[in-house]
Amino acid sequence: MRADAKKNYEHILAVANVVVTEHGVDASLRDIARRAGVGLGTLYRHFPTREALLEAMLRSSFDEFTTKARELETASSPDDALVSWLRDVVAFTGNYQGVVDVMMAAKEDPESALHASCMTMRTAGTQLLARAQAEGLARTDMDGDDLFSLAAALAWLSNQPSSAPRAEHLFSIIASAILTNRSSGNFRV
Amino acid sequence: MRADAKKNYEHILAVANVVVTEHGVDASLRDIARRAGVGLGTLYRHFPTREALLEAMLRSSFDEFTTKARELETASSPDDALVSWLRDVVAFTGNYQGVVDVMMAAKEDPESALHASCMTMRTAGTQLLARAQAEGLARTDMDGDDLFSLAAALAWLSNQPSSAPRAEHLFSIIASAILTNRSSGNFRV
DNA sequence: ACCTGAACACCGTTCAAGT
DNA sequence: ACCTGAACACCGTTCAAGT
Repeated sequence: MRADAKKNYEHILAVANVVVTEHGVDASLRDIARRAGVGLGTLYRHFPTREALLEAMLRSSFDEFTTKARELETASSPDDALVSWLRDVVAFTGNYQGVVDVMMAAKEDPESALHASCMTMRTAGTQLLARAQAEGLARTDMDGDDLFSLAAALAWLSNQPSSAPRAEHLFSIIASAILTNRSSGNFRV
Repeated sequence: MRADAKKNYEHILAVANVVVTEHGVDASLRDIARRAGVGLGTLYRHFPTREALLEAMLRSSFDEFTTKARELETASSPDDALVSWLRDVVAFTGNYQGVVDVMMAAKEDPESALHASCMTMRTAGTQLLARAQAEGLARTDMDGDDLFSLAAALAWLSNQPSSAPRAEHLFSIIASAILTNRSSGNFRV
């Protein structure tokens, strides 16, 4: 990649992060190009679809969640590992308005630029869930896809102004449904 | 209302129902007017906002849910009443793509044409919840707003192609979190 | 009273023309 | 190789002009 192209690429990404954080996942691409001081065609050249842009924006964070899951697998008890990982994922995803809708769609669409990220997240979550299930700490009638769905629902809720204030509480309600060990009450980490 | 105006009003509503069912809540208003054979200004005259149109479309169904809740209060056990009402509400809302996002926003906005509908739904749900709580059948650390949020999350999930196939199961997971009586397992009605 | 559609300011997406 | 911006087909919303 030519030096000027690379500079454009990086700058678009930085601006996109700001604009998407402000206006959510449906932010105007024209606006992003404008604020990046770049032609609209340049944005499209580097990121042929909106999802390609989001993917470039979010990939590193998703990777961190994968390594975090591996760490938790040896550092924490199975139930704490699962719940604390879930809490972090939900909190992060809840930061970008509407990203969870895009992820849910991308999960079903192998052509989506975000599909791979969905799969790695699902894999990481599935492993934490399986470990908790093996020790009798999580209900066995759910799989990694169910976990993904519940996490997405919680992220969606924490995106809604009307439920955001109670997001913590709603999280603990759903966490209590996933975990088998009812005696520990709320699950704060 | 003049006879021709009333005819337009009804026809727009009927067409809107079809188009919104097809394309979801963000369907093109221009398209609705076009398919109704009516000028765009006429649609705006009868329904000044998109939410006014949705409200007119959905009001009667919401009213039915309110009377249904009252019936269940005497006809069923508190836990069955709560769960079966919830299931119906979730199933209905899940029929209109994106409507649950609009409802969540409308709940916080007293100016929204859908605000009153949200409130009546919340009231109906709150009463069923309170009755179950009073008999020790539902967890007491949640209120009507939490119930509304969980129902919305379930409707959102049943709207997503990736989770829709498991919607029933996800419903039963969350229902099990709301109910205290763990021994009854899945809650089919 | 009520209806119509042009007008305006925005989109996403593509692509010929430039360097 | 890469960048630009005009062009096209769509929106939502408003409002002067018609009946």
